[in-house]
Amino acid sequence: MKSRKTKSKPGFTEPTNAELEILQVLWKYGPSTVRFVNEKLNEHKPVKYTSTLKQMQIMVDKSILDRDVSKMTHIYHILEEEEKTKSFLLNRFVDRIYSGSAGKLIMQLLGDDKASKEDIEKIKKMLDEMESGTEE
Amino acid sequence: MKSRKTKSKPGFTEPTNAELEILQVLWKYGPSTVRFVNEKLNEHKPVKYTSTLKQMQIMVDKSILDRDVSKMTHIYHILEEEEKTKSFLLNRFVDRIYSGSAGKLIMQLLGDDKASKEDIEKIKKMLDEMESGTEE
DNA sequence: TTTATCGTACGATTTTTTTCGTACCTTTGG
DNA sequence: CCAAAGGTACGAAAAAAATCGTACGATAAA
Repeated sequence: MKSRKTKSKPGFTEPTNAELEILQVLWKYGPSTVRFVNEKLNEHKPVKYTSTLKQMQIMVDKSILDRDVSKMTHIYHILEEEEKTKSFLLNRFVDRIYSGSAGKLIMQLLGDDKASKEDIEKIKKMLDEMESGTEE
Repeated sequence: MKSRKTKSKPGFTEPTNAELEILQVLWKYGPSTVRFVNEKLNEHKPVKYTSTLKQMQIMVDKSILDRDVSKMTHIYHILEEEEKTKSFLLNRFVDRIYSGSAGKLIMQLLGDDKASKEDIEKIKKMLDEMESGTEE
């Protein structure tokens, strides 16, 4: 009868800002200690160590992260697959800002000249493949 | 010596959630009354009229919205150009989630099969045009 | 062993965001 | 004039997020 304190996972929840910042570090560097994450965060803006610690503990509580407690210095890692989370966030964003039209978003992005030449090549290739596959 | 209460516009600020919801309504329907916006919001979730009112007043204060007060029933409209704001939000999103790589984002979007066939055509066309233009 | 260092736990406080109640105008129809 | 309907103003409370201080356990070096 596991009656832990918090809920498990009724699906995804929008991460808060602070959470997102931590996720970014973990996405980039993989499983890390609180100290490491805190240092990375501080490259951008000052945050006290205990704030980061607390935040990450909360995330464990929310089942966003898990951690290895076997050694004294805990190592935290993300539970959900990176692509899955990003995909979730992306879809949410498209819905909210572009009324669900991925096309519009892409056009804007291209218009803003945010894609490199290689990006463009890769995208074109992908589009071609898709068209032959998604025939009707 | 204009000593109004709030700051004018030091650039953009990330709209809060509630603000974004209101912006969505205004983007979709154009300048509106509080009542109208409130009704739209309530199609999705219950919010009291005064909450919406207050929120919109705050947004005026923050210079996100402005309003026509000439008649008794005020009409609110967005101050910043839609494309500008969306572009800002989009770039922020790309930075945060895709480490600034628009290409990765687009690939994900296409992979998720979120773009319609027409979208794809338009995008391809755009890419072609870009390539001829960005000759280097 | 003693002290300094590095870590976690966690309650509490602070800040930010959101929601609402209450007071009070205006307009309209009896 | 009076009441009902529909508006705005705005302080304050509630909820959500973020920040920190303090207590304390383990480790390492002197």
